[in-house]
Amino acid sequence: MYGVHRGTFYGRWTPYTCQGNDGPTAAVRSAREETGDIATQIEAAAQPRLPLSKERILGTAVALADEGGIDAVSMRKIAQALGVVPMALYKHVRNKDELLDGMVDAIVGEIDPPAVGIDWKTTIRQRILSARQVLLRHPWASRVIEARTRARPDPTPAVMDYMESMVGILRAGGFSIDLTHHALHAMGSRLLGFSQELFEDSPSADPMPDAPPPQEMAARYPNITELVTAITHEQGSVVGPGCDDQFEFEFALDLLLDGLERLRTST
Amino acid sequence: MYGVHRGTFYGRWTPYTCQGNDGPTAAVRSAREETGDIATQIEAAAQPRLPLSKERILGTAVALADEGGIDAVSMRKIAQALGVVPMALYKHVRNKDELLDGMVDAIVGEIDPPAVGIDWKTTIRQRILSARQVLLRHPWASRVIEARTRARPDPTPAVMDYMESMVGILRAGGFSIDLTHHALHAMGSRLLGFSQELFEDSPSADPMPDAPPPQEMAARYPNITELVTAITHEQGSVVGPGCDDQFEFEFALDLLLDGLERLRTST
DNA sequence: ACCTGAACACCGTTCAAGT
DNA sequence: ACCTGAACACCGTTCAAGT
Repeated sequence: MYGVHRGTFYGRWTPYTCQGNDGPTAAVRSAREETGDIATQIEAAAQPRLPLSKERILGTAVALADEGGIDAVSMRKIAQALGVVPMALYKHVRNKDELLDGMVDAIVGEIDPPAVGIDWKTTIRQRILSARQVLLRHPWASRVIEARTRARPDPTPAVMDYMESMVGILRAGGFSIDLTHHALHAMGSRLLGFSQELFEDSPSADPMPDAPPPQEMAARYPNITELVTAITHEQGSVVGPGCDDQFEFEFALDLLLDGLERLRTST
Repeated sequence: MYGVHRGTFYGRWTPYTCQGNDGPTAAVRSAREETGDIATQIEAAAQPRLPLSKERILGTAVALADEGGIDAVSMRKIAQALGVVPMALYKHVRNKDELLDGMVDAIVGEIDPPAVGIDWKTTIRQRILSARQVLLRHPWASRVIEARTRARPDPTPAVMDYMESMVGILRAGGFSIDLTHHALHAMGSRLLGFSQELFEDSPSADPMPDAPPPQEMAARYPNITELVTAITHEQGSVVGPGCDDQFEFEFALDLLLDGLERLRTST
């Protein structure tokens, strides 16, 4: 089960994990201000009164990623934003992998705690949708989580807490151990609020200069063209917004939850 | 719908896409031999009789990724394996992004074509399981597909062919356009054979040196511990193989397919 | 006209020199 | 003992020099 049964899930426990669930952490908030504009950066460089800490480093890293994507996060750039020499970071973070781990944990810590006294399905549903909102605020995070997962099997501490809570909800809701196990696998990455779409739905500004003409597309891809045409017309505008991602996410989520509920009551 | 309704899906059409479905492509096979051992590499460097081509470059890149992961793929290393100066690659590939696109298309081209004359569910099921086998042979591919998806919305040509075929199967199976649309979203990345597991199940050789003692784990994560214990005992050995990934994948896939079948017949 | 070596602007991390 | 600048081994890509 997720590789945790071989003792490989004993993640290192680090203090920065214990953070509230009231939105962005203090470290992230202060770092946003720090990297918010160039004047502040220069000031920070001139007067590094605050002592460096793992929390400040992680906050700056998250802010950089939120603003410029994960490629904007490098040891050198974090150091620059903090007005510090790159090597200074290595006193608080072993290497870049540990930095990414810390960033993931800070994000996962933002997910709302589970509701209490409600049926399992509503509780799980709300929590997953909360996780989705958090990851929509930090679009880089799901890719970091996924890359980290492949590199090292032991989940980070905050992810462990999250999973523990999810398993508890299912067990309390009457799921057998086996069905709980299968349920976790079935929901997969949706547990953390992201479903990997094969194609991005973002509004691409560039209209694809070397695109084949529509007739050729319709001939080559008749079924896709039909689908695209129907959805475009349904929304009443040719350049309207794309799919309702929220609806599609909930559609798939409910398909799974309803199926699990059926299996739960059938045994 | 996957962003394709805004005309952004007119992927560039390149000749290397048109490949059979009989396993690894010729380019990949020959490149495997080329990079197979050092002697061959040196020989290739000494006698570059074969002219450089996009196919040879892609084949070498795929072989390098299969052997050493995606980090082993760099313009410089590909050139070295081909006995060529790095800049020579840029005559056949615009940049590294285009190279990755080509690698993805070569892999997707390996997926079995759909069976004919069978019900929609079996056909879709078989095809997705075939895609899964392909991606298990090339563990780097799903991550590249996902990263590419976020960077640019238009799918690569081979992916477009695959999607067109999938949509056709659903439509022929009696799905309405709307339900076809939702079905594609619901299956998400499973369509291409990978479900993003939150935790990797690979046998990690290192036993986590700084792991907390089991009692502490059991106290902190009682539900997870119960799950892990049950699954370990179920398999009868403490260090036995992990979860049955194939089973879990099919469990989730069937949950979705059964749910879709119910929706299909209910309208 | 073509090919390619050097160079540019990065990166994470090591290591020894300076305080 | 601590901090840090230079250096190392990479990377993708530009560009001008050489043929």
